[in-house]
Amino acid sequence: MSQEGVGVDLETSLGYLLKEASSALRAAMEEVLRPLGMSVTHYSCLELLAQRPGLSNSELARGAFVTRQTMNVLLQTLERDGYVTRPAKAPVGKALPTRLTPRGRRSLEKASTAVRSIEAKMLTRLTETEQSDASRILQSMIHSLHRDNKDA
Amino acid sequence: MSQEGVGVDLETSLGYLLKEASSALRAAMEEVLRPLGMSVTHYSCLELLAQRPGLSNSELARGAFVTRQTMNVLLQTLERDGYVTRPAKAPVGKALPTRLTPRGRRSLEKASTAVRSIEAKMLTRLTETEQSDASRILQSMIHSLHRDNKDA
DNA sequence: TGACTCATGTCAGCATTCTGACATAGGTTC
DNA sequence: GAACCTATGTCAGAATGCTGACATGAGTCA
Repeated sequence: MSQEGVGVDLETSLGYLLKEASSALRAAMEEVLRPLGMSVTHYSCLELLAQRPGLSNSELARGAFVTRQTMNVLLQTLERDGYVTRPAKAPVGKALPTRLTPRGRRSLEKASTAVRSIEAKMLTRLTETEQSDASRILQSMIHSLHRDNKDA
Repeated sequence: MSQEGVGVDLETSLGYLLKEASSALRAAMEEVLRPLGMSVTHYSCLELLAQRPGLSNSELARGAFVTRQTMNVLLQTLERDGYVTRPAKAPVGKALPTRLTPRGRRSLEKASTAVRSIEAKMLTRLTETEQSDASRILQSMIHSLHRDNKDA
């Protein structure tokens, strides 16, 4: 495995570990979503809509961590296939509030169950305390990364 | 911001937080690497080679969390532009050990500095204890996700 | 009112990554 | 040796996501 430890700090780099964990999670999600004919972004969009009905395209994009252009393409497909609906005219501004159709809700059910089992699997060896530690630490990382360092 | 809390557990989902943190890290890395004309995968490849000279294409792919086809395309570009070298003939098997050229090493230096500053920024508000907690917890998650549940 | 700024939806083109496929090198088992 | 399995490098095509660009709607400020 070419594992001669030559001043390697990849194993101890939290950035690398974060990427590795996220990659493993995504791979596991893709594995269970593929049989359902659903991609991770596809699932994320439906899950967001189930928990927050009426989100606009741009809001969904931010929630799924893709650009609004990417989400727009996905929404057009989901709308064409009858998973979501959007009004033809924006009630206010340009934002079009999106909602799940019964079909979309049904489709999400199995996917949601599968994904939750993945998340449970990920946490099997962690105590309650460790899980709340993880939550707090990850939120701190997110906050620090988003913060603009404009203080000279 | 459409934040009416309707049975939402996205904020408390560790899977979602993991994706959010990873996304923020990647965005921050892209931001500092773009001026250097380097993508995240591009940087990852060079960093891996600096720390473990002689890695093959497939090993680099696994280390950078992409497919070996993707890494192959990248390596061909890096080789053409003189950042890495590979022998024309495999010394054993088919694996071609890859190494950084002086130019590749120089190019990596600035990028490595920039990326380490991002990682430091990410950890600013975390204590030593929290950082080692994070390391242990992330490794547990990775282990659990990779483990095949074949035990009936 | 008019100019400015900002967020949004959307179209088009490009970049990146992936899946599928094939041939080859090495090891294992009989 | 032969059959088999696995890992590797590589080519080709498809899928996915991104950047650039434009027009529109709403709020701000003079």
